[in-house]
Amino acid sequence: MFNMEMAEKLKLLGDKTRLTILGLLKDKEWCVCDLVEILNMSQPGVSQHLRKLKAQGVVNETRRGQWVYYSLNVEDKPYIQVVLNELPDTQTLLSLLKKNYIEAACD
Amino acid sequence: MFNMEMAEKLKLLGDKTRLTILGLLKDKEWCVCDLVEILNMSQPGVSQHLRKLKAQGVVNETRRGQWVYYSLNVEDKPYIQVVLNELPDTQTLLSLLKKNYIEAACD
DNA sequence: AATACATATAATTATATATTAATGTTCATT
DNA sequence: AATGAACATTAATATATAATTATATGTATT
Repeated sequence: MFNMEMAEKLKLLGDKTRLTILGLLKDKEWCVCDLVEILNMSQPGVSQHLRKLKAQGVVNETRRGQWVYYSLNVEDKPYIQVVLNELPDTQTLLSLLKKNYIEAACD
Repeated sequence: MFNMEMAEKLKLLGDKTRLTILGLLKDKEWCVCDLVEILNMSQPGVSQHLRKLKAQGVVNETRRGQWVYYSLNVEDKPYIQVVLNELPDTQTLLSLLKKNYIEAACD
């Protein structure tokens, strides 16, 4: 049905974790284990989100030895680029995540 | 938390019905009863979606007599404008919806 | 003030999505 | 080929979102 594909794509972006992953990937590619550590969540959880992002072609997957690296694939997706522009860059993101992690650990 | 507001906004747009409503509003304002008929769904259902759109400031509400009219409010929201540009215009939307309605009625 | 119509809100049910735990697969190392 | 590490997939559960029904509010008309 009409508007369905667009809704699916936006739903994909309408998730805090996935936005954070995309924000991180703006800067460089990351392997799953990196993301697990940075996001401080379970490996299957991260994999699920990556799977969805990949299913809609927003990220690329590259196996290199033991590791699987993910990178952005948004050259042909203007409306996603616009969203990414609004996201904090990797450095900001990393320090925010760290801060957040520390706060959570203090509870 | 960071990325949360953005995720909320995108989640708002990640719904077929709401996208269709926004597509219709691109052309002109509509009252709730119009939308109920056009979308062929329950009035409370439409009201719920409009409430969410209004809560995030994407639409304006104006009461005129017995009727409440909704209109777009996206001048200051570039990333929403980009999405709206991708949506079919009102005429296309209306004929698609009509077609869809007829097909559904034939089942 | 009684009625009718347009809309909103509340409560319920149905459905979709996210999270977690358990298991399977692939690759590297020995 | 056996072990360990990185990742994927599956299944189970929890949570969030959507749709519906029932009910309430608000406005216009008589």
